[in-house]
This record gives sequence, C-alpha cells and structure tokens, in this order.
Amino acid sequence: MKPESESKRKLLETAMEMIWESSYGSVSVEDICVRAGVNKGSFYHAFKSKSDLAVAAFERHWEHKQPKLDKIFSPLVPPLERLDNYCQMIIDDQKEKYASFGKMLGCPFCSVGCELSTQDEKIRLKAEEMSQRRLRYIESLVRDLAVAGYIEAGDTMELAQEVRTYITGVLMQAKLENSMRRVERLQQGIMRLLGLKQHVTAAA
Amino acid sequence: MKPESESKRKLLETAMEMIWESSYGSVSVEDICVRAGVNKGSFYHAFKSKSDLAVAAFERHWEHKQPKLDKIFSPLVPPLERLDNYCQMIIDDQKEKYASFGKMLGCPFCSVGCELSTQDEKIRLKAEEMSQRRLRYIESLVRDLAVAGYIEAGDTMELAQEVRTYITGVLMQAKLENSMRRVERLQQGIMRLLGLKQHVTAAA
DNA sequence: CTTGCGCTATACCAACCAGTCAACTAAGTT
DNA sequence: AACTTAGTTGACTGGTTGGTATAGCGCAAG
Repeated sequence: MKPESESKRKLLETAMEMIWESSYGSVSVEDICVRAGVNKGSFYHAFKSKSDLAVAAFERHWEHKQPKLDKIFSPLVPPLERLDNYCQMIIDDQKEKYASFGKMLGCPFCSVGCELSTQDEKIRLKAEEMSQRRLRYIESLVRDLAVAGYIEAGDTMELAQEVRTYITGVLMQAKLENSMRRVERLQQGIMRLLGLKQHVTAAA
Repeated sequence: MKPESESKRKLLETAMEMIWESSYGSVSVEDICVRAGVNKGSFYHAFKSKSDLAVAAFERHWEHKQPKLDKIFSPLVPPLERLDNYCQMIIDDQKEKYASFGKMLGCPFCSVGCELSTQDEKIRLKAEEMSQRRLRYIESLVRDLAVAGYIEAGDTMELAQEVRTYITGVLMQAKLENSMRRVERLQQGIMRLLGLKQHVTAAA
C-alpha cells in the first residue's frame, strides 16, 4: 500500500476544518489550497473535484472519530454509562469547537449534508451513510438498555432512530442559536425520549 | 401605506422558493432576477443586498404561514387535536414540496439558518427568531396538555423546547435521507417525548 | 545514466459573482 | 410647466470561481 501523500492528508484535514467552520459553498478550492499550503495542481491531482474532496473528507473525519465511539459504546461498559459518556463526548466536542472558533459549529455531516442534499447526490449519500453509522451505535445502546430492563422493550429500532433524530435536532438548534444550552441538556432529552427516569451518575 | 411594488413581491416569493429548493450559496442574485422577471437594477433598488433579501423573504414566508398556525393552535381546539393537526400540516407541507420538486426540502429557516449561521449574523438571528416563534405555539400546546392532565406538569417550557428540537431534527433528517419516512412518524416521536400514550384520533 | 512516474508548480481560462451606475420613465404635487 | 419621487433598465466593474494545461521536479527501478 502506498502511503497517502502528505498533501492529500493536509488537504483532507484543512478542508474538513474550513467547511465545518463556514460552509461548503463559501469555501473555495483556492482557499483550501492556500491554508493547506498546497498548490492547485496538487489538489486536482489528488481529487477529481471539490465535491469529491468533501466526500473524502467526510470519510476521513469519521475514521478519526470511530475509535472513540468504539470505546464509548463497548459492550463491556454498562449501557447507562455508555449513554452518559456519549453525551459527554458530544458536549466536549462542541465545547472545544466553540472555544477555538468562537461559535457553535454543530454536526459537520448534518450541516453540509443539509446544505447540499438537494444539489449533490454523492454528498447527500455520504452524509446519510455517516448518519447511519451513528445510528448503529445508538441501536446497540437502546437494545442493551431494553435487555437490561431500563426501558420498555418495544420497537427498539424505531426508538433508536428517534434518539438519533433528536440528537440531530439538538446540534442543529445549538448551531442556530449559537449556544451550548441545548447541548448541555442533551442527555435529559434523550432520557425523556427513552422513558428513562433521570438518574444520578456515580462519580467516575 | 404604500402598496409594496410588484417587483419586490415577486422577488421575495421567487427567492424563497429558489433558496429553499437548493441553497443560499448556490442561487445567485442573477438567477433570482431572471426567474422573477425583474432586472438587476430593480433588485438593488428594492434590497440593499442578497443577505437582506433573504431576511425579508424569511419574514414574508412566515407571514404567509402564520394564519394557518393561528388556526391550528387556536385555544378553542382541544390540545390533542392541535397536536394532530400540527403534525398533519407539517406532513402535508413536506409532501407537497416533495411532489413539486421531486425531493425533500425540510424546513427552510433551519436549512438556510444552518448554512449561514456561522457566516451571516443577521440571517442567523432571523432564523433563530423564526424558531422562537414556532416555539411559542408549541409552548402553549404543551402547557394546555399539562393543564388538561394529559402530561405531567413538570417544566413545560423545557419540554416545549425539546419538542421543537425534535421537530427540527425530523425535518433535517428527512431532508438528509430524502424521504418522508421520518416525517410520517413525527407525531409518534413527539408523543413519546411528551410521555403521552399513543391515542387513536376520532375520524374528522 | 536514463527512462518512467507520482507529484508539484504556475499560468491560464471561460464563466460567473455581487454589487454599481447613470440614464430613463411614469405618476403625482405644487 | 417645473419639480419630486418611485421605480426601471441593462451595461459595466473588479474580482472570484472550479477546473485545465503543461512544464518541471525528485526519486526509484532497470
């Protein structure tokens, strides 16, 4: 396997960051190249088009996140704790972005997906795929919560989708309000949706 | 009061439609003018900037929707019925757009707000305002549901925000998946969030 | 040494962009 | 008739866009 070139790596990272911070439409290929310290020629050697870069950047960003998710949703962790940790991860991520950019950025897949879903089918599909992957984790969590008797064992698949939808809404709303408030109450909302009584988490 | 010029009216309608169908960034002032049958000069006579037009179009769109909302959320209507009718309105609206554009468009305020919230503060504020207005209706509904004993009378304001957030998420997810599925289960999710038992609505 | 190849560098393109401008029309108002 | 105001027109500007063309680079295999 050839080790992906440094330029390509830098372009992927820079692109994700810039598009996340503003939007796909308002960031030009030129902008990305300048910030990444790469020439335009190299850009079009590495990627067919701007749209292609976005898709690749999505994948890259996911690959970066996956290990953390695998750890949080490990079957070894009790399901209530998984929920705690997952919500905390989202809070931490958003806080970090808020600290470094001075504004709420929300979920990059949803933001960009929403911006382009009606115009660029490849990007829409990739965003949908990312959303699906997140759903898999939530499904396993909800299923285990049901098995452990914390929630009613109705249609757990449907319930998981509702939880994902709610999370999407929270991140969206947070971006719109440019405030952490909604994100901070994420867990509370999820628990209400799940029909879980508010519980006090033992100190870690 | 001077009766707003025909050009201005046409521009507002056309802009809303085009931006909703694709996105703010991918629709040019020229595009809007051509489709509206208005000259560029007239555009800049009527609006200071593209961003200004977007804000005005938001307001216009709201004004168009408000009478329907007032009717649905009328205190004369029993609260459970209000919820039914509101969900049905959302379904109908989305279905209509899907029929005429061949794709799911979601909520225009949220979509555009999300696209531009990190770049154009005036647009973000307007989108937030629209979201707030929707919240007012939901608050009154949730309050009345609590008074009528359908739900626990905890923090109804917080609960209303969660419902709004969930709706935002549903419309977002529907756009991303380009499917009506999530929208069709909107009511079910809201009821779960509210802690309401699934109820059978009497035929209208 | 030299051939080939992945990558870089830069000049270039036609299309497009938001916004400007000065000249113009039409309809009051005094 | 003289003046004001509201709206219209379309050419124009200066800059940007995504994408291309092509020449050159360094390096590894033959």
